Amino acid sequence: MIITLDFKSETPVYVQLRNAVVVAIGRGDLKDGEKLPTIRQLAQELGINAMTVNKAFAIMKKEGFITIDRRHGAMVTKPEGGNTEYREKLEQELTLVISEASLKGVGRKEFLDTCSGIFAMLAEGQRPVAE
Amino acid sequence: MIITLDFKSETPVYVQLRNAVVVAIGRGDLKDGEKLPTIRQLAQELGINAMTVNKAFAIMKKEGFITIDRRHGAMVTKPEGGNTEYREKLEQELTLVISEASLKGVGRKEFLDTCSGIFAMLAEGQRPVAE
DNA sequence: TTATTTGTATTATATATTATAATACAAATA
DNA sequence: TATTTGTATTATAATATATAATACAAATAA
Repeated sequence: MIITLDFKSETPVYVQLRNAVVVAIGRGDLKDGEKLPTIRQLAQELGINAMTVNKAFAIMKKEGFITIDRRHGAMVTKPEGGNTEYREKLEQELTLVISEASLKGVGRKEFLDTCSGIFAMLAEGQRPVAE
Repeated sequence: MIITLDFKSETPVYVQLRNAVVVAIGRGDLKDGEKLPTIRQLAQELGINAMTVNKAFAIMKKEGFITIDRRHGAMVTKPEGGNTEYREKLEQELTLVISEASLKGVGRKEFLDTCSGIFAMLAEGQRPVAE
């Protein structure tokens, strides 16, 4: 698991870590069912405190991206579908992003094409195990 | 200018204010060239400290969404186009949002339709002054 | 002119967030 | 039994956030 942290960033380390793992799952670098390193291992690899890793893991657990049990550690999981609460949050977030974008001169077409490109990029890593 | 702040939110007040103004511009509730309230006025309206408003204004000024001079106060402005730096930031942000979305069961089509809908919603408020 | 208002800056203070450190514990594993 | 796991607690330090009280030059309004 290759995760790079920017300690000069204003984004908290535990958020950076959470985001990196979510994108890694999205990209297929981490497959469904795959085990994550232990909290202490990951903390050592990244050179950060175990409690910081724990915080990121606790969030992802709550969000449904991973499951944790004491026997098998953390494991990538598909979140439950039909999440209205999430969809509302997504619409709010997109309203902000799209407002910024259109003011910055990124029009509808360019924006949608960019999104399509990202979906295509992510889909490449999501093919079954046969590669 | 109707802006509601959530003091229980974990999003800092100055970020909430900045986001609200950006969306208001995006929605056309604030038109290009329109004057914003003074920092002290807005602070009083919202029941927050003037320095907090100042921080939000300073950020938007830096981002190019508003211009400020001592004579006319703050004024909505169209940012300069051709911003490669912004476009890179946008792609990164969208990669995270789309990773989350697809893991939460929001597929390409639903996502793009949602974006299209938001663009359409924003465009309604962007017609010239003739209404 | 004078008085007021503007954005901006500074200093101080209080609180919250972030990150680390040092432990501790029950559950599970080897 | 000894070790490792996730989890929890406490303490500490640094940073971020928000408010408060001023101050100042530039511009405006009287």
